[in-house]
Amino acid sequence: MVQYSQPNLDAAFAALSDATRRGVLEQLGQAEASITELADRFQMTLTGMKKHVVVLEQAGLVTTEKIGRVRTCRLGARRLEEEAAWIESYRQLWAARFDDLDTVLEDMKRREKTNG
Amino acid sequence: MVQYSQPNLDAAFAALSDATRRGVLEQLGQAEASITELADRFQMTLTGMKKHVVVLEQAGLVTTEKIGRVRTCRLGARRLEEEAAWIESYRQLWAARFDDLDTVLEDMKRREKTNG
DNA sequence: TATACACTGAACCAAATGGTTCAGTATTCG
DNA sequence: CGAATACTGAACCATTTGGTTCAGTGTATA
Repeated sequence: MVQYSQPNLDAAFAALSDATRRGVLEQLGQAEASITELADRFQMTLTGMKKHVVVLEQAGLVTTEKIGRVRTCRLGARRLEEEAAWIESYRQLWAARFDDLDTVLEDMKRREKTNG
Repeated sequence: MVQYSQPNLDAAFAALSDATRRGVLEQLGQAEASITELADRFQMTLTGMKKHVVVLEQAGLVTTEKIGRVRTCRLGARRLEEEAAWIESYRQLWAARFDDLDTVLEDMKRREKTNG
């Protein structure tokens, strides 16, 4: 059984629970951006966007670097592996309780192949 | 491109951002339980646990049924499919930005097989 | 050098969160 | 019937959240 880091999961899921922050992550997946650009795109004050970026940064989902007067934001080191794993194992549990055995076994085989 | 329901994602991720609630889900994956049993197991007042259950219920992750004086909680209809999909597509984005092309392609092939 | 620009920090605000206690109501059991 | 059980709702509380404005600081530019 995998052991999950509760504080990490807490911070990551909380960071993902806001549509603006999910939007920022999707944006940064396309291209890096400054706080001003993000604030502009999500129709928010600079200060407001800064707070979201801080939340994402603390969750490890974003890193930032300030050069001159511009702070550039990029995707961070966290790749949501633990979170994906938690959700997948939950889905297994769910399936085991509600699906017929065939479906569960198929699912397990599929996962085995994927993980091997 | 898949379209995500922001309110659903908001509610589900917020529900998952609390360790107690994740614990309740894991518990209910093993066996259904009453509010009293859950409150007991997670060392919390009945009222406190009730609130968590309401949050999970509103996110669609738990359903409850009151028979006599006991309210029984079970896993709900929501199987975190959208949430898993969001995270997976994020992971793709992430990989595309940071990994070498081989890794990305391998990952895409893997996903194709899994989804087929 | 003066001005505009990008960000930052403090203060404030309303609403939500995560918990509690206390006072019920309804149900079961002896 | 009377007592114990299981939950419910209201009220309260401290903290966090998601946003704002306002007053800076530091950097680039005309």
